[in-house]
Amino acid sequence: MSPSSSTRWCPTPEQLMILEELYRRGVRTPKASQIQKITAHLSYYGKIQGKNVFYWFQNHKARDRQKLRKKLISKQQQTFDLDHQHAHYNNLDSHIMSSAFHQLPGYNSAENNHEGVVKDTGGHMIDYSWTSDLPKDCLIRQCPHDFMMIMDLGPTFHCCRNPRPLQTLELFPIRPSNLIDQETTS
Amino acid sequence: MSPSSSTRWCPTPEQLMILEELYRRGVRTPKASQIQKITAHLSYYGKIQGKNVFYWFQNHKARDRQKLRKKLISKQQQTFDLDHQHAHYNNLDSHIMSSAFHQLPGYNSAENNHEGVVKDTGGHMIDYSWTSDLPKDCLIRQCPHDFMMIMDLGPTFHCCRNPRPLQTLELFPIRPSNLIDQETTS
DNA sequence: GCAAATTAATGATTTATTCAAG
DNA sequence: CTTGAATAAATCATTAATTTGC
Repeated sequence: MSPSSSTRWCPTPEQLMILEELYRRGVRTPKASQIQKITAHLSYYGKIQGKNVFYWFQNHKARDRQKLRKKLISKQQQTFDLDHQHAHYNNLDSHIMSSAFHQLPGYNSAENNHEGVVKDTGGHMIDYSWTSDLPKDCLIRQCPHDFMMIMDLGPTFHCCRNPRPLQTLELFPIRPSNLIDQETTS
Repeated sequence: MSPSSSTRWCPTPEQLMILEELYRRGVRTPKASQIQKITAHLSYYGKIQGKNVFYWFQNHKARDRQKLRKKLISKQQQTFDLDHQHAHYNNLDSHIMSSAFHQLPGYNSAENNHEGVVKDTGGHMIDYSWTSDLPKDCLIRQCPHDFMMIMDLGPTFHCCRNPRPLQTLELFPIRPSNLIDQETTS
């Protein structure tokens, strides 16, 4: 098969790390311009499209919320169990309740307040200065999909780690060595 | 205000009629290329963007289904009322139940089988020959948003009812000038 | 050890719900 | 009160982990 036969985007470790960092910093529903920037920068590490970034945040946000929901539920369940000595009902099968969980803690974690450079687990430096326009606490409703309208100048791809200077913001040279799997079960 | 200050698309009667006709003919979730065509053609009757078409079908489909749901419910309700003489509960306030209504009749109504030209209420003729590739009964999964990725060459507007020939396809040469951020409140 | 078979993660799409302009 | 627009939830589908039988 041709090398470009993969149907879905497969994020590189670097891309993933950056996305997660952004998320950690509070990015939840980036708007057009932000997605443009993010995409452009991530494209340095591999083939990527705007919609990938868009979907990633959608999914990550949703699944984070879902995780919190479950946690809450199982916590309630625990209490319930303690109260009633019912050891059943543990294996809750997701999407049980739908609303009433919208104001959960754990978002807008704008801790991690380094100045614009963050050290990853491997000790490498990443310039995040280009993320200056993070949503403060954006209550304003913002065009969501419109980025799709105006951007996506084709699958932005500059070949992973090629000598292109990437002058826009200079994301530093990451080494792929230490980038694997720093999220799970930490 | 500038003439282009209206925030949301206001479909002209002609546009609406065409959209409805398409819907009646079975178009439910047009894909990129279809939306391109539709938009191009509707732009003949007024300012319009691809996303407008996209949203219109989304909403129309959803609300049609909703209507059917209500109808069903009220029908059931009627039965219920007949059985129990409860005359309340009539003014169902939407979104009451969420699932279990997914296989309702009333879609894919490919009746209305005129040949390619339809007369509107005012007696005008509309050429629908360009809609040849309607989804037969498309079971194939089709990229939904990707149209956003590739199209929307700016608010397609050719001014209502101008002498432009409107030949069926040929989307004109894209100029990069159309790709610059024409969203924000200009 | 290693592939076929299962399962878990997660990218991508669709549907439902909500917001707000007119 | 209708409906365009936007967001969130649910669902589908493919890739990666993993288990399992040989």
